[in-house]
Amino acid sequence: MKIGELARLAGTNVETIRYYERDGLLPVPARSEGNYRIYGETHVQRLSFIRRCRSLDMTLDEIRVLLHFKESPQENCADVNRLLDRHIGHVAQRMQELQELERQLKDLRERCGEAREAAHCGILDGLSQAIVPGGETASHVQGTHRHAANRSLAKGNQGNQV
Amino acid sequence: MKIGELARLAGTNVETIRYYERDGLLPVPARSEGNYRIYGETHVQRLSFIRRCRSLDMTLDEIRVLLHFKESPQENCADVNRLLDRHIGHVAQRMQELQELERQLKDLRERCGEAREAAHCGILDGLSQAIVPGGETASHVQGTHRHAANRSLAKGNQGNQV
DNA sequence: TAGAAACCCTTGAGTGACTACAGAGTCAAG
DNA sequence: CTTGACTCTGTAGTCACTCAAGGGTTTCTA
Repeated sequence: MKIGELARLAGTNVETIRYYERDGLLPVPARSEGNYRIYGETHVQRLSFIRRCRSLDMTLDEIRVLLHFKESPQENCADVNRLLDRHIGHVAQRMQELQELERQLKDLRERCGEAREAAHCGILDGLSQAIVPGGETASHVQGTHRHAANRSLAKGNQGNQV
Repeated sequence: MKIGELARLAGTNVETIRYYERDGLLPVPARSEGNYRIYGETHVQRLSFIRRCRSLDMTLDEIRVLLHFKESPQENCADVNRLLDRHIGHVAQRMQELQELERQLKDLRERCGEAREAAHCGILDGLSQAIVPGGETASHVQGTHRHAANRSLAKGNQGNQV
């Protein structure tokens, strides 16, 4: 199959597949006479695996570790467990941060019930003083904003779910 | 004052200040004879405001809107309210996603209680099948991983808190 | 007063995980 | 034979910074 079909099957888009190839996550495929990439069932498997991991918010480096273990089935999988435990820890930590954030934002929002002149806006006032209380920690856990880049992930999920 | 002192006062680092200047968030400051940037109290205020907003995970574009209202105190602040409401929505949405994520990761983790051969690892098995159930949405809300870039934010917070 | 240390300058590249585009080639259907 | 859908490579852009090289300036200390 060509790249477009692989993309459809795995619920990714085409550029992402080429990106993974460049990045070494997908093996370099054979080419047709017309220089098109030709994929087989193993590629579908591997790409779907990657996408499933990505939908669990793992980094490509984390996924690389998992792929390594898939390829070396005789090795001990303790590292897989460790990786997942760490990842669960990151998610939990980020959730705590977001809870604190939500609290602060709602506090702030209550300072200005309805529209008035900006000069008397409680929100701007609040932001102009040092309100933020809790000391953040954070090492590996990201922010609140996701740009268009990640939208294909959502599409990807729908693609190969039951 | 010079850039280093401003950085200390606002709890940022020097590169970030120059970055904000390039990006138009901070006005171009005067220069000393030796070509050093010279800042005053207004710069401290403005930079602290920006950092406070960033510690609430707002984007620079969102902050630009807020700065505009700070500078036009006679305008109606309804947009400030709207911006904050939207932002609160994003945070709430991301928290829901992370909760779902945590559930899935813990499910997965239970599939492999202790270390064994990767060939029989329940986690790798799980990731190889289509487990992920919920359809993600997400438009503007980011992932679980934060890299070194954001660590200075935490430092920033400590800088100007009570 | 010399020299070292601390600070500052600009420029350019790097981060993660992609997306988007330009400009060209290939292929199947009508 | 042409249209349109698909594919190719390569490059640049996203976000909010960080880091490093290679230089200049200022301040502290001996």
